[in-house]
Amino acid sequence: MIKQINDDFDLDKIAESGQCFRFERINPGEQLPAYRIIAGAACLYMTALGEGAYDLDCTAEEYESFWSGYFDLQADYRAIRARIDKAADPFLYAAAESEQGIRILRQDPWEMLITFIISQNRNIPAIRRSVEMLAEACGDQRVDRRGRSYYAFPAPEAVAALSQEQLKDCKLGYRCKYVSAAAAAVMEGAIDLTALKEADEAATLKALTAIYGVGKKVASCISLFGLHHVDAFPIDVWVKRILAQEYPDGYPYDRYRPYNGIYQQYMFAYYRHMGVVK
DNA sequence: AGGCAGGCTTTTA
DNA sequence: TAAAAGCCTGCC
Repeated sequence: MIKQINDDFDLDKIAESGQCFRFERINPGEQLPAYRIIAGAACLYMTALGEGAYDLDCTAEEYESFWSGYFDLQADYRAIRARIDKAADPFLYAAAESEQGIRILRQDPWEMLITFIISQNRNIPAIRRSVEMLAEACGDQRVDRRGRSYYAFPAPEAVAALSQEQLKDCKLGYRCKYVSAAAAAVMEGAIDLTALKEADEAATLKALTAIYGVGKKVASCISLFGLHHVDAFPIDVWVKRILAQEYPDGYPYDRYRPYNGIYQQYMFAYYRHMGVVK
């Protein structure tokens, strides 16, 4: 089906933003991007046709019930960018202009929990490999609309059932025990991720950091990317540099509520693209 | 209480 | 060899 998207939307920027790790560009080098996107148990081929038009190989029902929400298409990112005052905050303004097209996907909280535990102390290619290996190890094998097989992101029970040896084979290193503990916590009901969607940020971070292997940074990523708390503000090594170099007198969180997480994504991507040193 | 050093698997540049 | 969207433990 063909869909027209008139708000900010850039597949390449979303794929490289570091919030999703199962986007595969199937036409590298070409001007208009085409992607194979795996999310949860679903797989979508999405091709840019230009002028904001996209071809999605799903049914209208699948689009309405899942993909439209997944891409957060009911939100107005242009309006969110327009809140930035160029004179008051030239850095954030430049970042948002340059990185316009990023959106905060509505991904599954369980998938984000495991994915961001895996992400700690690793670069993006390594994260992608491990997520893929974990899906292969215990996710359901399926066939997409082009006849290619893929693996759904596994359920908590499937991950909890893996031995440390099997997790080690996914190259999870010292994170193996964290992944097991998180799967057990979800399976046993020690944590209710769905309920956290409605919780306030302090309670959310408290509940998430109670999971073995989840610190403040990973909890913030789960909150932002998995619970769609778009005010959550993950502080990693890059954001630390941004705050130190661009906002030595403090960052104006209050001014940017309730979208701090969206602005964080613009700044994060901008700094990475700038290749800032030190 | 809150801060800091050291260690941890593996990959990437 | 250092760094990578860090966290845990032990110590002060």
